[in-house]
Amino acid sequence: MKIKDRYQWVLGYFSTHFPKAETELYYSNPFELLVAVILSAQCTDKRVNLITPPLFKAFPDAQSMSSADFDLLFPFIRSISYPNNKTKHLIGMSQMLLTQFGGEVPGTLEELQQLPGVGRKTANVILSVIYNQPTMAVDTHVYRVSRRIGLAAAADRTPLAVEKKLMRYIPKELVPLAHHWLILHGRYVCLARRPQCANCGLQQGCKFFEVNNNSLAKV
DNA sequence: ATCCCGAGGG
DNA sequence: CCCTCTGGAT
Repeated sequence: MKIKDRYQWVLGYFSTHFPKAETELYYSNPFELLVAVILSAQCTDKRVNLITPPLFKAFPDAQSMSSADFDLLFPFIRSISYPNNKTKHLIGMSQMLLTQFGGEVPGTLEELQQLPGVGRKTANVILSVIYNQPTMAVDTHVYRVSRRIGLAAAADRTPLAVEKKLMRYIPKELVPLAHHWLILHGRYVCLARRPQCANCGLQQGCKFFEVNNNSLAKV
């Protein structure tokens, strides 16, 4: 199957399996989403959603979070991965929002990546969800799933390489949906350790299924 | 033992 | 390129 046809087939499959594709992170404004995405590094959305409601109640905006004492903010972050780094990043990020960006979440990749704790992936999520731009944030799910089902090649060894490949072949208007489709498929079907191939309609041409056909067919 | 919507530093 | 940060679920 040609690469273009493969994309069309996969996107068509996703569109019928994930009708409502949106972020599962809890947030109610751009600042809260930025905080939530920073916290989501190497951590499940479900556990981020456990700590953000009390966090947002105690520190509702950049103003209050920028002046937060580390030891006062840390307990809210403590139960997820990298609490020290993330506490530091949230305070520094809030301070830079006030000093550099007028207290608003900026809307370009370059500006967002200047913020402490914000890399390319987090910046792309903000651009997509808040600013409605067709960006593809490549997280662990997008990276793994794209390579397994042949949207990216084995030679695409970095998240950036996968991002470029996806952006080349996915129609602009479908990019935001495709982003969430890949995440949902990775989270609930194409799991890293124990992919649910029996419940997947994308076995044909899947590199992972090809290699692990025997052991996984019985699951 | 491995993974989770990674980022920063060397 | 590498390494470190780091808690909870599976």
